[in-house]
Amino acid sequence: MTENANDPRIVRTMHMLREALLELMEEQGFERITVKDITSKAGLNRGTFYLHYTDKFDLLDRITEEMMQGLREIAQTFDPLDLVLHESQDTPFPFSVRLFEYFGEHARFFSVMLGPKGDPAFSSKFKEFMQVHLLDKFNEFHHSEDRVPVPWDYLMAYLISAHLGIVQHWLEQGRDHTPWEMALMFTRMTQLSPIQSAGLKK
Amino acid sequence: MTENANDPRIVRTMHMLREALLELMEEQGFERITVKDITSKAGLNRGTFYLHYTDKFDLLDRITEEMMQGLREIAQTFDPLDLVLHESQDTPFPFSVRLFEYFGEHARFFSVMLGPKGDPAFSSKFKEFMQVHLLDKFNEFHHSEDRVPVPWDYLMAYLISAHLGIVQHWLEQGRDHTPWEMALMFTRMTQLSPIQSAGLKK
DNA sequence: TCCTAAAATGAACTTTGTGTTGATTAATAA
DNA sequence: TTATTAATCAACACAAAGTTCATTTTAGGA
Repeated sequence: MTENANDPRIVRTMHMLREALLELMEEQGFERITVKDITSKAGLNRGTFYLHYTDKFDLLDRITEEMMQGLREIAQTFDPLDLVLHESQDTPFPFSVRLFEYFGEHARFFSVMLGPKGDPAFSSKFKEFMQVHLLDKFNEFHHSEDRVPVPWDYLMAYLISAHLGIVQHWLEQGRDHTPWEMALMFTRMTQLSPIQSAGLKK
Repeated sequence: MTENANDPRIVRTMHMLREALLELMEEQGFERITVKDITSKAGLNRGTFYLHYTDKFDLLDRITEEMMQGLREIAQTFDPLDLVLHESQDTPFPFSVRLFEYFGEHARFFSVMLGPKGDPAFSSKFKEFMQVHLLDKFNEFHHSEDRVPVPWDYLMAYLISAHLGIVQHWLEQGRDHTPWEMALMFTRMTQLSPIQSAGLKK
């Protein structure tokens, strides 16, 4: 591969290849895409692809890693203390708002990758991210009392998957709400039971 | 393709191909698998594969369709009235128990397909199944009052994804609880808020 | 402006997997 | 035992993957 110089030719080429891959994934899913497809959509020589990536998996991995890095940087600004401040007020965590803004900025990527044409390994990665950066910070509250209605690990799986589902639905719907509104939904659903969220019970 | 005779040779061959595909998916994911891999793992001639399936997608589709058919048959036994009977008693819906039993019987398939090496299109299919066969039956309760804490469609996405997450976690853990216990978790989590489920609040 | 390093191109080539065909062998069921 | 048909085997054309190398183009410093 290349030593990641800041040669504008390299930057431009890699950018075109990434864009081409994302467009093709939207059209036909990752599976059916060939390197030939990618380079011809990007208007580049097929050989050029191999100057930068070993194969289409490698290309996808690099894009993914970049996105995860962005998420990690946002996660660093997360302060569990926020939860205390916003607990009983009906306002979203500023941190959640920032996350949704990021999803919105990279909607093309996330909506493909988390959708039915995407990569389930990415969903796994994303769930692990939420577990490590967010939920694990609440372990202090969890004193394994044995007399708990639902085992801790199952509650985590439930919450993480539920929140992922919200993000997926938002992206599928073409982001029909603002990041602020979405983050508020997060907060409410965590504090209410599903039946209360539906407005069937106070 | 073949007229689906009950010739034992055909039955055996198709079974071996299906088993080989699942094993390979566990190892390397669907994407990297070739027809050559499948037949050589099954100990069959490559040409034999094409006597029964057009390509690896066809093979996966057939397996999937069979499993979805099984789910649909269970769904037919679902009676919303059960919910009323079991509402305030701390017991699982018999219907949910049956679902978990089915997942357990076909654990290899579901744990691969719903896992990180699986097919995201299958997760979508499964979510749609839950939506159509289960949640849509509660639309009667939903009189779009506008003053609801969370929009109906987002609540559905939340619940479906959350339940899928529970199933995934159960399969990943090697089914460390009985179907009865799992179904009970379902029931409780639907009735309690996440904070209550954690035992942090009554 | 010219010169040099290196990125992109184009063409040729080997390898690997796909999907098909036709002749042969083996298993099944009557 | 025999007729049927599934499975095997070898050969084929084809498409895409990767690799190689000579040539052209581009970027940026002297």
